[in-house]
Amino acid sequence: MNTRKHSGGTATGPLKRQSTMKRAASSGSASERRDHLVKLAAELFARKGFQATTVREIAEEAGILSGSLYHHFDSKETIVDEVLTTFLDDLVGRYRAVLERGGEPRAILAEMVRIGFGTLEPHRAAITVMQNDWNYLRSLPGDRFDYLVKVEDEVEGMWIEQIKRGQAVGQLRADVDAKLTYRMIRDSIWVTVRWFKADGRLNTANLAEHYVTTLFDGLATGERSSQRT
Amino acid sequence: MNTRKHSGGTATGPLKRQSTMKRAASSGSASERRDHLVKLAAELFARKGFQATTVREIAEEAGILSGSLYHHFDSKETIVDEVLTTFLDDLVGRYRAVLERGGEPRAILAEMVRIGFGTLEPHRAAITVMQNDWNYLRSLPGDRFDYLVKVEDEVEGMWIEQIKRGQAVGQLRADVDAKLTYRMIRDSIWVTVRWFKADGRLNTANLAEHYVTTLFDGLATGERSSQRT
DNA sequence: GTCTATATGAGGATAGAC
DNA sequence: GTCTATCCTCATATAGAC
Repeated sequence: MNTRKHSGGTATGPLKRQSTMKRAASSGSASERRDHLVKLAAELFARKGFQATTVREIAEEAGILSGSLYHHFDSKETIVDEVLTTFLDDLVGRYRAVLERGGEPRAILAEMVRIGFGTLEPHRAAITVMQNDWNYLRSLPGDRFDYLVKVEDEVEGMWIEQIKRGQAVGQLRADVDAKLTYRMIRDSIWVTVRWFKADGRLNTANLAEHYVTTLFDGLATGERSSQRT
Repeated sequence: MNTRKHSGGTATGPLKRQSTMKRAASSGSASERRDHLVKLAAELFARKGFQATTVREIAEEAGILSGSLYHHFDSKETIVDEVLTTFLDDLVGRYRAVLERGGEPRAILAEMVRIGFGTLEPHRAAITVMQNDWNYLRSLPGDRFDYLVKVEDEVEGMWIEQIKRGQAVGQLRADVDAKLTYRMIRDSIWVTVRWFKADGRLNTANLAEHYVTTLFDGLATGERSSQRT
């Protein structure tokens, strides 16, 4: 539910509440401070896991004491909640934009792959937390993190629709399972956060192109065979 | 280091100690009990995460009290250690067997993919723990879990060698990065534990074939193009 | 908005009786 | 091999002063 200590205005939020929405141009000082704390926490969550990260560590990272954190957030859960919704709002927004532009399914799918890899750097910590702590957060009592599944379902729907369109128009082979294929793609992208480090020769853009190429054209050389090795 | 309370004979172990090794046919009662406890713990670790799982829960699952667990294991870490080594011993053993048989690189790679998917059911819990708690276990003080990286490196070497061989003999396209490709394959396989559930139409065998097909031949129909969509 | 001080509980682990 | 009882530490969260 993203319970904030300082509400700052109720807008009809994207996924649940605002989180990414900028507050009425109140010079944003309070909100910036809050966002900064969330970022620090996200890094710790990503590095050590949500549970292994203590509120004391988060506070220490920010140069304050743990008690002071509770002026900004009413619980540790609220912090991780905000980490995740910020990422998911951005992701879903990007997907929607691509789909609204329209186009051929194969091109759209390639674009969606690029979006995924494109979130790797700005949302590295959130994606890591999402993957490592998904089970745990979902297992918590209450419905606070139910939206994770809701968003996942919406995104899955977007992908599967394009894969099926691609198969219908003959751009994609019809003998693969759309849902299975989607999951493979999804996982291949996100799991990359585990090892991805941008350097001289590797960035998210060419990582995306590398993946798009092998995804559509495969690893093998020569003619395609439906024979199984 | 897999510190056991009941040693049972020092053998020159596979990865570190025995773990999978059967103890001198002592009717195996003590070892069976131990293995059973490890299995119960693994399920809990997989479901809730290593840290979120308490020794009290593990004991309760086994119908004993937490203090009694320490008759079998000297710490919670020892339990998860055993969960992981059991899996890794099995995995690496299978890889080595395939490589010893030899053959064409593409066929070997397909076989290695099948091995990966084949471990999904027998080692579901261990694989889940490995993925979710890798960072945390690696972050613990001491070198206890250093072997995780050691095994990972060994396995990576096996895969990359075959991919490069495949490229050298012209079975695999030469314009993809071997290491990048390996990581994509590896991740695609393991991450499957998150959602894989065998049912009437899906089992690990056809999941593997589905993946092998798209991996080698790609998703697209028609002629290959090096053009990027 | 931060600090001090502290409530309250849970966790891993131990010692020794049975 | 399990139980009882308990130690010790560290966690989240709160209350109220500054």
